[in-house]
Amino acid sequence: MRADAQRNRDRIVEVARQVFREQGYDASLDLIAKQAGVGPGTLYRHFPTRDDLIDAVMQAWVHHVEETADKALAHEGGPRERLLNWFEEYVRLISVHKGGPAKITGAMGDEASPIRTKCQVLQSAGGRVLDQLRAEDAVRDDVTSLQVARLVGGVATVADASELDLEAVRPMLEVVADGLLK
Amino acid sequence: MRADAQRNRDRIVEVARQVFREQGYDASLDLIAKQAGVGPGTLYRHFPTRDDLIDAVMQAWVHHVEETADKALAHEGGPRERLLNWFEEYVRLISVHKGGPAKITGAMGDEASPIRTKCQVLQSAGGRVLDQLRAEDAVRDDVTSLQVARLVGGVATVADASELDLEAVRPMLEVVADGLLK
DNA sequence: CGACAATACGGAGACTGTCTCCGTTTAGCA
DNA sequence: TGCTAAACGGAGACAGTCTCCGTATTGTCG
Repeated sequence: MRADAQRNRDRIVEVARQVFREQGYDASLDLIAKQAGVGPGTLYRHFPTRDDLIDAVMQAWVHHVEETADKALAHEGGPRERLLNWFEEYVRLISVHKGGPAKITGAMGDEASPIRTKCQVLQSAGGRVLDQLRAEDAVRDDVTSLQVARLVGGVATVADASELDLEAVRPMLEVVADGLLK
Repeated sequence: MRADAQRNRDRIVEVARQVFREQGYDASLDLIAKQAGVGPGTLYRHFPTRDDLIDAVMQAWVHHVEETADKALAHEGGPRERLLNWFEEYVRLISVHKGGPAKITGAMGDEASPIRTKCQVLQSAGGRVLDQLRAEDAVRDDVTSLQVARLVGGVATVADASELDLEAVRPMLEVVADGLLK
């Protein structure tokens, strides 16, 4: 890629991250282009769809997911507490941008989605936590990590749409956790 | 209301119901107006926001909700089966239109939403089923009917977005049910 | 019945966001 | 330094939302 192209691409992603944070994932793309000092054509050449741009914005966030899963695995306490802790972190992770939970959870399991790699990272991070609990024979084994991601993602989606805080979300996560534990 | 106004209003609702069913809740309102043979101004005078129109479209559906809850109460089988049966019916009820689960579940508990009455009907229908199970001391009592509506609505929202069929939804509903039962 | 408010209609058009096309510019290489 | 492939960017087509206001219709009252 030519140096100027790289420069523009980086600036677009940077601006997009900020605008998405302020206005949610349905912010105007032309506005992002303008703020980045490029024409709409340039933005759309780099990112043909909104999801492609979102995917780029999420790039940095992947490491954060891995780290959070590591912490959840090392978390002290019983299985229920560890599972709940991960669920809360999961909700937090996918709720950084308004509309994020719906976007991410909707793309979960969709092989054709532009953000599929991000979903896979999330899903496998959750899978690791789940595997740990399974090794202790603490959770039922007829449920896949995809299903768990969808369940918790569903809670996060509702919380995002209804603007609930984590405190209001906790009891719902408890129900899911208790339904999952043996 | 003037007779011609009533006539137009009825026609708009009828057309909207059909278009929403075919295209989902984000169909073009101007198109609905055109198909109903009225100008956009007329549509927007009757229904200032999209949600107001959706609310009108849902009017007939209210009785169906009540009926379904009655059936669920009379359903034979143990608590788990009855609860699951209601959950499945609930998902079916709010999934008649694409985008419906998100719309309805997002408005749940929002006193200012134009579709609040519909949400209340749903919530109280679910409350009746829950109360029956509570009377049998079958479900935990630290969870409100609003929280249950959000949990199941969250599952429905994800299923709608990912185009999952009821068969794929069932295991997730089982987790929620098991987390709820004592 | 006929006229006159009051009520309702409808469509032109302003506005916003998406996305493309293509003439112009620029980077990087030879 | 000159050339070419790559990249730019903005005008503008298109679609959806929503409003304004001149026009038409309704229903009532003398």
